[in-house]
Amino acid sequence: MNIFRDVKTDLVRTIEALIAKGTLPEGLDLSRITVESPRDRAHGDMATNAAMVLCKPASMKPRDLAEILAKALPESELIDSAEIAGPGFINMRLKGTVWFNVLRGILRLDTAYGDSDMGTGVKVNVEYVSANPTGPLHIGHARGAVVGDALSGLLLKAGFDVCKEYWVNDAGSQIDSLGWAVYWRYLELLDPKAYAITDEAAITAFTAAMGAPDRELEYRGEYLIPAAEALLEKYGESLIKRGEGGVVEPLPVDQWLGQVRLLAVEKMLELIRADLAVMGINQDVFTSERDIIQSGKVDSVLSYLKDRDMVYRGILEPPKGQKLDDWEPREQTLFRATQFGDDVDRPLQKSDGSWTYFASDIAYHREKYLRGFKRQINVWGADHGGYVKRMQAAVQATSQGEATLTIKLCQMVRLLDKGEPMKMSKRAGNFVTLRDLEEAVGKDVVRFYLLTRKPDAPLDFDLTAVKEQSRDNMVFYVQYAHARTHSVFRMADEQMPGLDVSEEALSAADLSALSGPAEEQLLRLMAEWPRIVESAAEAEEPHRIAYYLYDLASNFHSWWTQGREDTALRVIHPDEPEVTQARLALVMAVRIVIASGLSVFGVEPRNELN
RNA sequence: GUCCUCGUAGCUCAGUAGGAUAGAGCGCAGGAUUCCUAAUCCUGAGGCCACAGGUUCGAUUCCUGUCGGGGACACCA
Repeated sequence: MNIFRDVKTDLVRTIEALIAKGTLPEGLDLSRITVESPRDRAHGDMATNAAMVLCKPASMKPRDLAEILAKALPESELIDSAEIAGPGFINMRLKGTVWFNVLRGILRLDTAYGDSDMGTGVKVNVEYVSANPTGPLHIGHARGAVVGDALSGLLLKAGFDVCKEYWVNDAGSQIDSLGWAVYWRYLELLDPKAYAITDEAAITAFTAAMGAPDRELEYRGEYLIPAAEALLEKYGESLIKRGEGGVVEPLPVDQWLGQVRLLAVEKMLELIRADLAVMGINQDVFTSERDIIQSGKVDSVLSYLKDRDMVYRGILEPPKGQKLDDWEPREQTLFRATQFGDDVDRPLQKSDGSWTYFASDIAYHREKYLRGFKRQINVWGADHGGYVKRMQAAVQATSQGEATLTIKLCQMVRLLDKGEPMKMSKRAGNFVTLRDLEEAVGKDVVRFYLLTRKPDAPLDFDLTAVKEQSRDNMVFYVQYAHARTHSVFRMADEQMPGLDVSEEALSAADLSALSGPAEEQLLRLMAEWPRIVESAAEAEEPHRIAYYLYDLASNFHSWWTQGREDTALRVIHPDEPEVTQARLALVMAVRIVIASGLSVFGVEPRNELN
């Protein structure tokens, strides 16, 4: 149900009838016609630009054309009257019953109201989070996680066939680092004195003895201990040897790193999935980079590219604007990214012959294309901005231009408390985790708040402010409106026990009690909901939903408060059950639309606040 | 140096698949509470939509350039 679409259909039908009669010429392009609510209420219920869009091909003056249309329109089902304004806008008034039918439609559809079929049959892949499996998720991951999830929810509501996906980078050098760190923790478990995590000298001696003097222990958080314990449980002491007097001694690297890496990644992924679950995020597919490489998909995508002459051996220029002391010319396998709009060609192999991350990423994206996803969306942190063009180039190159990749870059979140920035250091292991954040303010607050700004603008997350119960906190304000709808029903039940408030009764009520300006305003706004869903989905911008809900909440609070000043405007009138039912129908519709919107965000509507 | 991104009220930000008089919150100045949740609402002041060109019936929105803030720039992911 989408009233804007209905009116446009009406309008188009009218124009077609005029063409058939010969009043208007044939061959007009009707696709640019829009129907929307005018900014100023006094202009009527809906406005269209039809006359202005069509005047040129029809070779008429806009106002003349508008006059013809305005005269013909009132014959339609929905439109009551039409008049011309400004340069050629046609302002239309709808029949009074139209809005009431919208309201009944909302009650009938419940939270399915706003569902669209714009995406029917279109497969979309949304990849988000994709954090390295080296530790728990922290606040830096939170925004991408929430934005990706809400975007998926939005596309789902718009009817798309959505696959939510996580790309697991379990093959790079960061996984080696993880392996080293977990192995150290394992040694620590066996001999806490000799292998203390705080003992820098011992760590240095250890890495030197292992033949990796440059190696540092990059990861030191306590979250590694359970992984080390799992290692101990699975392998016992088989990854070390006992020296004289039972002294714990490490084995050579090649005798433990492989096993440690594997188990460590498994444990870290468990951790991450649990973190995501706490935030209400459950992705459909986790694709492993190791699997992609081991199954030969990188090799095959490389020969695909070679066959099309998109790969060559060459030497890159040194990057400008940034001093690199250790830069030296190197011959590498390069992808011709410049053919697809990138700034330079990009390396696919490291100097030791192993694949770069980019190479496996190409294979992965081609894999998604082969699974049928011609529309792919990735949600990344803004620090990956330099990676966008090459990835899009690669997707284009490996799908004959059939697949499109759009990338949503999320800017930084600054964590504050009472306006003061909070310091954190990942290295020391005391960064703020996603779980900390959830425990501090709750999943729904985190989710909603991170969606109150467009992702490409930086965002301040103030632990105190997000819990504040005032109008400048969108999360609270919207939830309050929803809770208020419940409170009205509770009150109605107290004051008018036995009043039938079933959907049937509310729909059947005489809705003429809802013809005041504030009620009309609310109905109009709610009629826009399906449009909002479609335009937000089209733009891939979930934050628009937040602003819409805020607007709706504002109108609802305002309408509700009228009853304080004029008791005739209250919802509940014990001696007038018909009026009460009509107004309760409106309250119910507001509740439904808010709940429908919050469900896109994966946020639970609150029935009361305390 | 190149690329990306942002620039809208004192502050924090919406809006723009091109549309009529550009919106909200905070802050500021006032007002509403024996009453369905005042955790709210109402009124007011506050703007060359960074700047300059271009496209058109029409540009805050699209294009080009300038200025300013942020980010990214081999063999890390």
